[in-house]
Amino acid sequence: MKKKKSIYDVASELQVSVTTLSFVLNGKGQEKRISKEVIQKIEAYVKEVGYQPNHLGRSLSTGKSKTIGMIVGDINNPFFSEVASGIEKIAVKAGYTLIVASSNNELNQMKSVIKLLNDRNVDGFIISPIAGIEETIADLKKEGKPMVIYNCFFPELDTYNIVVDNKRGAYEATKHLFENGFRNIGFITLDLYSQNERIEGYSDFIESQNLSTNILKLPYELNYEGIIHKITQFLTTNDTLDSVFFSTNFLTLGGLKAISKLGGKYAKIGIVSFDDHLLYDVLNPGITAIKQPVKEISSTVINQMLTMLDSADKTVEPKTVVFPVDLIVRASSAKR
Amino acid sequence: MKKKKSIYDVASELQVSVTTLSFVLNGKGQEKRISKEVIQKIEAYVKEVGYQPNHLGRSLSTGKSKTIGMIVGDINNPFFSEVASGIEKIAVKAGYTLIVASSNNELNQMKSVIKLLNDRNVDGFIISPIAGIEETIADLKKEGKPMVIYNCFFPELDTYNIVVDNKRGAYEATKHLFENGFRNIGFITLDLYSQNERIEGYSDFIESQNLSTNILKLPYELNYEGIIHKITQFLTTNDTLDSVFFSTNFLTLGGLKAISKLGGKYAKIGIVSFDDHLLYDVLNPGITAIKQPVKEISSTVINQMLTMLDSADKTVEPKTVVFPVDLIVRASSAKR
DNA sequence: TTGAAAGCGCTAACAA
DNA sequence: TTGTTAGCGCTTTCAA
Repeated sequence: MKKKKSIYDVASELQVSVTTLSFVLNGKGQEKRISKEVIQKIEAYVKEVGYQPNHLGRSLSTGKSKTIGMIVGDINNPFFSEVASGIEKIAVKAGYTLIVASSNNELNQMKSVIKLLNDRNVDGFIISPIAGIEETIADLKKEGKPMVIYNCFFPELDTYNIVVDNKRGAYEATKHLFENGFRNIGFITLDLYSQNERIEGYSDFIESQNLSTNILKLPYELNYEGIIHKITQFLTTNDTLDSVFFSTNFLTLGGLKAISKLGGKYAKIGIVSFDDHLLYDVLNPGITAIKQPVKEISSTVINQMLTMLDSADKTVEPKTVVFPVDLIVRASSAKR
Repeated sequence: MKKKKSIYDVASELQVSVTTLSFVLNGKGQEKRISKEVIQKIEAYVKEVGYQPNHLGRSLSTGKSKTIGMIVGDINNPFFSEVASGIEKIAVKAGYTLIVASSNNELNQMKSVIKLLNDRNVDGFIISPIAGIEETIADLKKEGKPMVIYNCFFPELDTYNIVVDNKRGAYEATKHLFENGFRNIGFITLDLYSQNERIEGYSDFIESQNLSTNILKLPYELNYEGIIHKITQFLTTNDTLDSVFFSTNFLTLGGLKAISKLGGKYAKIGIVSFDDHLLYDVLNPGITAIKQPVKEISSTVINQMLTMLDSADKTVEPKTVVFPVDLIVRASSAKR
């Protein structure tokens, strides 16, 4: 393992001082009025020997790690993986490295993951929060590091939030089912903070029509088989339901499986899903879905983060950006 | 932003030397015969004030960053996201942070991402390679950092590889179609190094039966619409095909869409997909698939990496671990 | 059993 | 315009 050159090695080989070299390396050649020849000589040599400054040394010295920490609920969830990959691309272009860590929707894991990232001296945090993490986030905020919250947020915390209009989305989805003649609309969701607004949206519409709500709230840690089991139970004990609104992608998959296993009259149940999926279009019938603008979310999140990182004054005005969602109508919610 | 304590601050507050403190912090108290009382005093105080040693300082000093760099083809591909999340969990438990970077199957991006990770002083690399990256990998190997290759590998490079039996999987899938009466079996794949073994497996079986191969090799950068378009074209120009074997998940999705749009006799085409998917079970008919043992792959990869990281002698015997794959039979490949 | 101090690689204030 | 040097926070050798 050949030892890497340090800035001292290169400086002495070049017969310049480390300062000069450091300045040039950081593009401050002009600013510091280093002579053109020296700059050129340095750049040529650096390129030739492929010298690359050590990040750790630089970070230790500057106090900036050029790293952004991102917390997702679960990287296997297409929503999170798409947002993460969009963010990564832009972050890398801006010279930052993204560290993605999963909370698995567990409070303790989320806390430890935040600690991990903080110990790693990330320059900023991008967080999808869960219930109970308020205090940790408030503490983090006090430390003054840039922070962007996405997916859902705590109104009582003065953070910069980027979310979609979950409430309206859920409201519209429910309304859509209603307008297509469904009257006994069930809602299947997860016991997660991020789902609260969707529950509200659903309930609001149902109540506005003086219908009665019918909500199944599943523990988030349930696996696929568990979900299928619970949904099957729910459907059979509530066998007057004419339609179901699933509040996440994963639940929809489980629900579809449950419904297809039940068969019979259950096959006629109307379906809407929160979060679109490529396959929804392939299924027969196609699944009506609420689509989140993933690209916009990810680019807004990372651009805001980069802005915060740039601004000397890290105290950005707290703000909540709300993106609208789209209802993609397919056959699963068609009039019966 | 309250300034973080350094080891010096803590040492002076505790009235001990930094050496003593450092030893205790690194669990070398016993070994260095620090008195029990001092150890306890230190541990209690450290816990009380929540002091956490700065990673950067430590890394700079030890030369180990406790970071593992992982390169995936595309984090949105469920195969990669599942492997990555499995690896992350174990890595974190072992005190490592995982940085996942996407190559997007592009040579240049892969090179720059390897450079990025190397500049970041990752302690080890976990790489899903693509064609053309051989030399970069060979160079990296010379630097002596632990490295595990997964998904596919270069036989000519003496690396530690963890893959599935792509060739046999493809062979069995093709054979399965044949045994169910299909004779005109097409193969749709991507122009990617990782697909070569699958192509071989398919071709081997077809040729063993004196049938003729029919392969569509799509550019990997094609998007969903492009895939649908190309597959539609392929199916209509080869309209005697009675079945198709898709070599990745994403291609299958596109293929299903294409077939459902074509309708008519095309709806009867037999289908097998490489890589299983939750929804394959929900679709009607269910899609027969080759399932990779993702959990085993990820745990083997990370455990091997940790072993390499631990071993003083980094020159681990090159070896190729090959996992078998499972054929999950569903209705899409049933006898017609 | 503990302490002083050098050094990891880099930045930047200060001096020249 | 360039060089000297003191940190950044930690580990670890060597000395006491």
